[in-house]
Amino acid sequence: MNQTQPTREKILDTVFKLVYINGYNGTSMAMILKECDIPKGSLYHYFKSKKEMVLAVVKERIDPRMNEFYQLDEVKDEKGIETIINAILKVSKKEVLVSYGCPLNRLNQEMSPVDADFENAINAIYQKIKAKLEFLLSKSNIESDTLADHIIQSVWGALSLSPEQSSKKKYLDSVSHLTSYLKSLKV
Amino acid sequence: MNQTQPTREKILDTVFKLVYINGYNGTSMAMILKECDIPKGSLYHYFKSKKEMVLAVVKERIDPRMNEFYQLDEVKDEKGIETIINAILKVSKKEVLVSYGCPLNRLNQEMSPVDADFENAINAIYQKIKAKLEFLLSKSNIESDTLADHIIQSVWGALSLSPEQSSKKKYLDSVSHLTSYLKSLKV
DNA sequence: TCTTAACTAGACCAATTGGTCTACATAAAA
DNA sequence: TTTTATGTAGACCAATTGGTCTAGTTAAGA
Repeated sequence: MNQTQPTREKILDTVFKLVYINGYNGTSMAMILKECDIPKGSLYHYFKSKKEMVLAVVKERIDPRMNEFYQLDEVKDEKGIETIINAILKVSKKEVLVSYGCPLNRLNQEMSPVDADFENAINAIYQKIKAKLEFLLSKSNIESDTLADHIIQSVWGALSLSPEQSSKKKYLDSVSHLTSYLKSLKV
Repeated sequence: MNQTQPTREKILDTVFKLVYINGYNGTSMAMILKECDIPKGSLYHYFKSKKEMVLAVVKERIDPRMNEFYQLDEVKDEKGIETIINAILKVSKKEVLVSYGCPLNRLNQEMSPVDADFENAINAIYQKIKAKLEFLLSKSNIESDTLADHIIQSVWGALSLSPEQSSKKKYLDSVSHLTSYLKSLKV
């Protein structure tokens, strides 16, 4: 066939989008099949179950996305806290994220209480982000072992926001308090 | 019959608990019926649909709970920011809350993107909390119109926490940064 | 060319979904 | 006592759920 986008990749993209908006239980296989416009046989050729498929989305879509958003890879000039603040502010540029909250956080809230495999997969990503933040904080000689959690949680909170559909402005308003606090810490 | 607990109340309590843990789509009518140990006819006598039933839970269980948790009623000696800090710290005493995050926030994330009725019902509660916080902040002569959002979001974030099951200690660790920030604001 | 593996196609399935309907019991009001 | 509203009981229903299975198609390797 040699499609513009290989079937498996198309499935992952579609499932990411649908599950991001509708949640795991709110997304049926039928919805996915229809949106992808592929027959059932194809999908089950690539993934043996819904759960395995969404776990693949976590690893192959959400994980890279989180790295990108928090710019965990491209940090070479480690300035510590300035780098963190920069990353927080830059999140607002990625519009997808700001509309329905953090995809990882959403899936975490829905699935972790109820399924250990999801809990583990999500936690692995969380720990990676946390470790990077802690590394950057240490660059600024901040030794708090609870600050990294606080930063992630505040950002996630700012993204989930109030029930009215959130906006970039609201996100920036909210994290401005966080960045103020962070600036006050670098003595 | 004159049961110890009237049927309708029992249903609301059970649905609150099940939806809190499993989410709206993760909770089936069959689960509810089984947990309540009542026949289908009874349940549909009190509520005409699943959605209407869960909306009743929002109004009759989650709403009062939020008032209680954030102590929005019993605030007579308004000390402003001290009252807020106090309320934040006291949340850790209510153990139910700390295990799976804020019930309102959880339902919000799952349903608001997908159903306007839930979005409205949840938003109404959110605004009540926000208004109370703003009132208290004004008592301390803090005029920020974004701080109330930030407080709620940080608390919700601290409650949803990292994917590992959260604990009171972790909650307190995280909000300690928030309370530090708040204290720094009262000049 | 033949064979084998990768992939597409969709009919089919049992179980579960939310919801309806009728029959019956109970208690209060007349 | 009769009537009426309130509530219990669960069989039943169409639609949807996630998933299986077989048949066919395509492309690549021998």
